[in-house]
Amino acid sequence: MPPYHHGQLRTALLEAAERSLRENGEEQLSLRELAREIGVSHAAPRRHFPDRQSLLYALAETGFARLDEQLRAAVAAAGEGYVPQLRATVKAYITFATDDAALLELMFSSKHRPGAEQVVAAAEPAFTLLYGLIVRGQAEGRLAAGDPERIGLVMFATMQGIATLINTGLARPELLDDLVETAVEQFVGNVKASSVRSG
Amino acid sequence: MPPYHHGQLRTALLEAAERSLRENGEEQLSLRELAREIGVSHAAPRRHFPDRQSLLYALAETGFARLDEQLRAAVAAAGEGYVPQLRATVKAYITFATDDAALLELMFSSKHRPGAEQVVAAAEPAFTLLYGLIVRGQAEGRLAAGDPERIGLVMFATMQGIATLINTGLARPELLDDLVETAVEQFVGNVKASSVRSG
DNA sequence: CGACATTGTTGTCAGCGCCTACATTGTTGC
DNA sequence: GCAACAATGTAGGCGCTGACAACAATGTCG
Repeated sequence: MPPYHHGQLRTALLEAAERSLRENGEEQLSLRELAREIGVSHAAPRRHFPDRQSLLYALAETGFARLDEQLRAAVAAAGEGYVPQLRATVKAYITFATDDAALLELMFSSKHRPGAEQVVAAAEPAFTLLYGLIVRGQAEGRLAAGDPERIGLVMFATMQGIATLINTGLARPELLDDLVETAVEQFVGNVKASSVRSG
Repeated sequence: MPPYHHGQLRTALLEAAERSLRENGEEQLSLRELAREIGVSHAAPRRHFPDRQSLLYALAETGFARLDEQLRAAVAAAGEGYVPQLRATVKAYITFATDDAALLELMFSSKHRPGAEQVVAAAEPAFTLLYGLIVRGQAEGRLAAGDPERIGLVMFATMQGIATLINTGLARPELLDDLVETAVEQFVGNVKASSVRSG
């Protein structure tokens, strides 16, 4: 007979929720269903997440943290050169976005809801990383000059869009590397062609 | 006293649904709520849409038709030159995507579900238009050479991503023109700079 | 005009999120 | 060591939803 108190219910809920999100998407995620899987009563989750949305917020936060980790790991593994780092970052982002499509969607839809300051804060490290990459690229003459926000947004949009295309089946997953390469060439293609591929 | 038969219930449902989608998003759209607004019983919609999903499919279909219309109108209004037409298309796509964000999301999420052949078919004209624009751009030397599918996907991804950024609040709507211009320059920036802006 | 398909209505079901009341367990101050 | 209290679980219920079945009104056509 299981003990009255689960003890790790919050963690168990987050894990089950992340799996459910990956397998069935946000719409299908049900607090009562999670409770059944874990073996607690239907109202138990309420002690840890006052409503469904707050569980989703928590998922979004941990999602941003993991995204940041994976981006930094990719940069670290790519060596010193700018273009390899850029390529690795783009690929890591899109890989995250396609492996955890529903989570990423949730991360962004959560981020701009009123009262989601925690989520916004959790998103910052990853954004800071990307922003830094733009600024450095411009400083080194690899990227087009101009407002880093504007350049960065378009780069970011391209990454996000490629992920969306793969997720919606418009692009086959095997195309990932090709699309990343095309995108990177587009980013660095505006500056003089010499040495673009060397760095 | 209203007549027993509404007479235009299907149309009325689609209109109310599109408005509800725009105002409150897909999640909030309720068949019973639509029925109440229109003034029929809660089960009446079932005669026209056997379940909720089939209504969403119908919305997605008309959405693709309207997207195609608006893209063609934009191209027609842009004159003969390639770059102006490209710019107009990109802007028209993003404008549609931001004016009807929830609808666009629905259009794409519907498109890749099993059994959505009607939606896929409805999407074709708009995609054909975009594809033709790529091929023509390459033929005229305005765009980078290479597999049109690959080039087109990245372009399309960029558009889609910009729309997502604006919709999620990551980019302010006032930036639209700037972002479109940055994106277009990125597309045509890979070929020799001469005459890029003249077309 | 009568058979039949179409398009409505009413009633019911299970599942959901959210809420309240209550039970059990862990913790802390006397 | 135990009483008070906070934390965390259970049980039950509310109103909402989508889906379904049985029935009623209406339009259509032989």
